[in-house]
Amino acid sequence: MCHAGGMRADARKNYDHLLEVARGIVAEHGADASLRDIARRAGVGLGTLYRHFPTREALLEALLRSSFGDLTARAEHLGRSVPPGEALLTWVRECTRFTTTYHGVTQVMVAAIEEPDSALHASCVELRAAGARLLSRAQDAGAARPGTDGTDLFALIAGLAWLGDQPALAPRAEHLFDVIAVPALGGHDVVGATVHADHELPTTG
Amino acid sequence: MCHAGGMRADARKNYDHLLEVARGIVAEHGADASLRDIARRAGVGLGTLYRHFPTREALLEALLRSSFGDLTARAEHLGRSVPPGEALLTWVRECTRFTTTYHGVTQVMVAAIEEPDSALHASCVELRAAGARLLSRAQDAGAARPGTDGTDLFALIAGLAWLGDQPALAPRAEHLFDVIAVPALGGHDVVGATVHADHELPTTG
DNA sequence: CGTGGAAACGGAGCGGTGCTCAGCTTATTC
DNA sequence: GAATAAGCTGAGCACCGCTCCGTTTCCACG
Repeated sequence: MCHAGGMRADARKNYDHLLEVARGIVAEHGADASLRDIARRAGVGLGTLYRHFPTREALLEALLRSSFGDLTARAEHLGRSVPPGEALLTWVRECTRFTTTYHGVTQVMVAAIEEPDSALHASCVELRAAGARLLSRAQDAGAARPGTDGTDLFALIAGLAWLGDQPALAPRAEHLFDVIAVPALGGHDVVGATVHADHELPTTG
Repeated sequence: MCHAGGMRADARKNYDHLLEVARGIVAEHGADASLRDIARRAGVGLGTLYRHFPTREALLEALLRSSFGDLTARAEHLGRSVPPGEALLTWVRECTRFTTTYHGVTQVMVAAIEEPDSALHASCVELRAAGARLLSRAQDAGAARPGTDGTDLFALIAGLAWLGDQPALAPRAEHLFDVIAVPALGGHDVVGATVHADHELPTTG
């Protein structure tokens, strides 16, 4: 990135501090937190914030970069170590859970994914691709419905994440996952049995 | 309503005109359109707008009231004239389609449904109840999955509506409906066949 | 008809937002 | 130590939601 190498010492210090402060404020107030507030609490002029993060999305990208990397790495790990259907469902669940960290981040993500100029574009595309790999692997194994692609999966995750962001629905997030995501993704028979063996034991035993 | 009877002639005129102008601007700019803009274009002081609609939600409620009434009436009509599973799916589809009229209205609705003081609360609760009736009828007929209630249905509709509100995903709205809503609502085996001819339950061979 | 008074109106004003830019300060380099 | 490029600041602009009070307008009653 442009902020890696040739940066004046004081600038780098401000950059890091700004990011640290932003992390807290965005976690508390959501993705549309006041940028003035962030600059103020960081003890820095507003112009300084804009110098380092020319747009709000650039700031969010810096905040989310590592988490997004973690999620794509997690997808690859699950894809290697867990049965396809379970890997897919687990990953989707983890993605939706993650978004609860920063309110309103889902909206920004879906806006960014088909806006190549967005600072978040690359990360979101990468995330979608990681999901698509898990999905197609699960489809090949008969553990996920055919006829869906990475964008569908991305939309599903975004929708669930958005629901979890609504105060009125957040308590039901887990239940909504079971009601919406599991049937949408589930293979022909493995719907309930794949991930949650503890929910209810059918009369097979 | 308070705006039905004893209203001065000029006030009523302003009220109606404001509503008409608001309808256009909200349709164009979404639920968080500038209230100043609405007042300005209506040729009316900002205070006048606030007099008639003390909060943004009050304005939206006035805008949406008749449509909400139409949707609940539609639910009852479908419930009487169409097989349970088809009635449910058709109604859900119509609900999600409707929200495309005003961008961002979904967010306001889910915020209002558990906020009794909101001007939109009553309408949303009524809508949820109408959906719940369709749902439980479909469940009784075996044309919808058990284990879901009116709030789940409301969340499903809201999620789909929100997805349809995102420019990047709007083109896929129909497909996402098939991928998400149909499996989530569908009966045990009739997933694909639910929409058009499900009332026969062909799996009993 | 007036006309008094209640109802409605208007819009300046307050505190907030995102974002820009001209002028100033400071780190770095020679 | 000076030159210079990089970085910093915050006033300023246009907008937002919302309030509040002086002014205008309607309308019912006399």
